[in-house]
Amino acid sequence: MPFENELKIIQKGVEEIIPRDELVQKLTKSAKTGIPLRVKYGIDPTGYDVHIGHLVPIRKMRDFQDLGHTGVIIIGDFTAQIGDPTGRDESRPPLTKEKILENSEKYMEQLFTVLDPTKTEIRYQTEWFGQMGMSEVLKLMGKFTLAQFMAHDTFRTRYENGLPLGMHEIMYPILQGYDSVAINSDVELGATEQKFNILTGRDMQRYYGQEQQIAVLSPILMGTDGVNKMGKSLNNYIAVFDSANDKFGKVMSIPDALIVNYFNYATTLHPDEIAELKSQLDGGTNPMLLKKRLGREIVKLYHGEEASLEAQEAFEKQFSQKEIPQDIPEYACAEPTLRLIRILTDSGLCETNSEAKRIILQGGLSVDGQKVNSIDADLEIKDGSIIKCGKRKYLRIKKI
RNA sequence: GGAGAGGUUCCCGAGUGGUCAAAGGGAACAGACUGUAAAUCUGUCGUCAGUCGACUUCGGAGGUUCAAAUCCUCCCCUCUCCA
Repeated sequence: MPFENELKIIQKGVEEIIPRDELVQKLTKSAKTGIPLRVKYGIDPTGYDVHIGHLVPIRKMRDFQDLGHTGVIIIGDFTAQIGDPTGRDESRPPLTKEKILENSEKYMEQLFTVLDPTKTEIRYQTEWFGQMGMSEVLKLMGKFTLAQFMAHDTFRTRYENGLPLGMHEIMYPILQGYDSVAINSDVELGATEQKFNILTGRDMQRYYGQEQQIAVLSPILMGTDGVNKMGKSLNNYIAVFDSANDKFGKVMSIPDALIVNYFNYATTLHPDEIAELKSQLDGGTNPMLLKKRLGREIVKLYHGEEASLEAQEAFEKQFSQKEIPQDIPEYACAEPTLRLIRILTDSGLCETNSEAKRIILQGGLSVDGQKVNSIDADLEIKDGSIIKCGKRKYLRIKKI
């Protein structure tokens, strides 16, 4: 079978390819003509905190790049500039051009931890939507029917549950679909939840007489809680900007059931090796050991091998041997004594006095290993004293 | 444009004049247990204040009342049905 190796790589960790056989045709054509495939992925520059769930399709883009194809990142600056006019509590103010630019740059900085910059093209939606007139917009909208959109689960359930559904939200797939026409996309990457939008791109390309793109859909990465998909709102994510130690610690906190899943989608290990790890797990190996391996693999991708080993070491010292970590924030103070609560809020360890008192009352605070249980205790300022607040917050006192 | 239903603390969601800082669930946080796993148990979960005190909160602005999340007026927003 031709392209057997290519297909194996492309299929790894992918949930669905629509339609599969056309992908082979595309690969064949590309090989014959020497023209790389254009592989599209769109981002929304409303923020810039990228987590490893976002990177699942991005890793796929890298796979394509390694096979000689071109990655095209679409910056959805146009929709971001319009902002979200309705949306009850989600209405966000339109972003300024500067903000969009800043977000995009920070976003790309993180994507380039994975992507090959020499094979990446960055395109802004404004290039094609900025000039578009109303008649063109109407033409685009006229190609779809409301029934088509209501067949889509997210629209339908929101409608049926009486939740607000803005007109512009219905435009979303249309805009995203037209992006594919604008950049002449061969393949569009995304999580499975993007299926509808990506298929809309196929329709759009047909209307414009273009060859249709292939949808390559990645599974949605579960969050560290093991219950919901990884996302910012639930605080169950591992961010690219997290420190090596944080990444390692977050990996260690995932439920065991997620271990294989994470190996598959968040590391670059070979499928055979992952299968071997899985059989170890099934064979009764302590899941903790495999999780440590997982933590190392993930940290390694962003911080290098050495940092991954250090992160593991730091983790073991802090949590297995209950040692105090190396790099903890300092609090400088000139007074001989100071109210403990004040230090906690001043240093930012606690948000409010009430929170600080709560932690003390619940026995979560200690100074140099001595539990403190009085909320109006004063602290004698000694250089190098260590305050531990809750499970993982520390503060080092510095006398000045 | 008409008729109806709504907007409650991070989220969902009870609450129709005082006993409401506001039930219940989720999230979060702390403690116990651990492999910082999951599960479980206990506790906390507006702010300030060392208990019973004060202040701020229930879409917004006013008003009635000794007293309002709860009643009235106007405004903003969402949903449903009719046209």
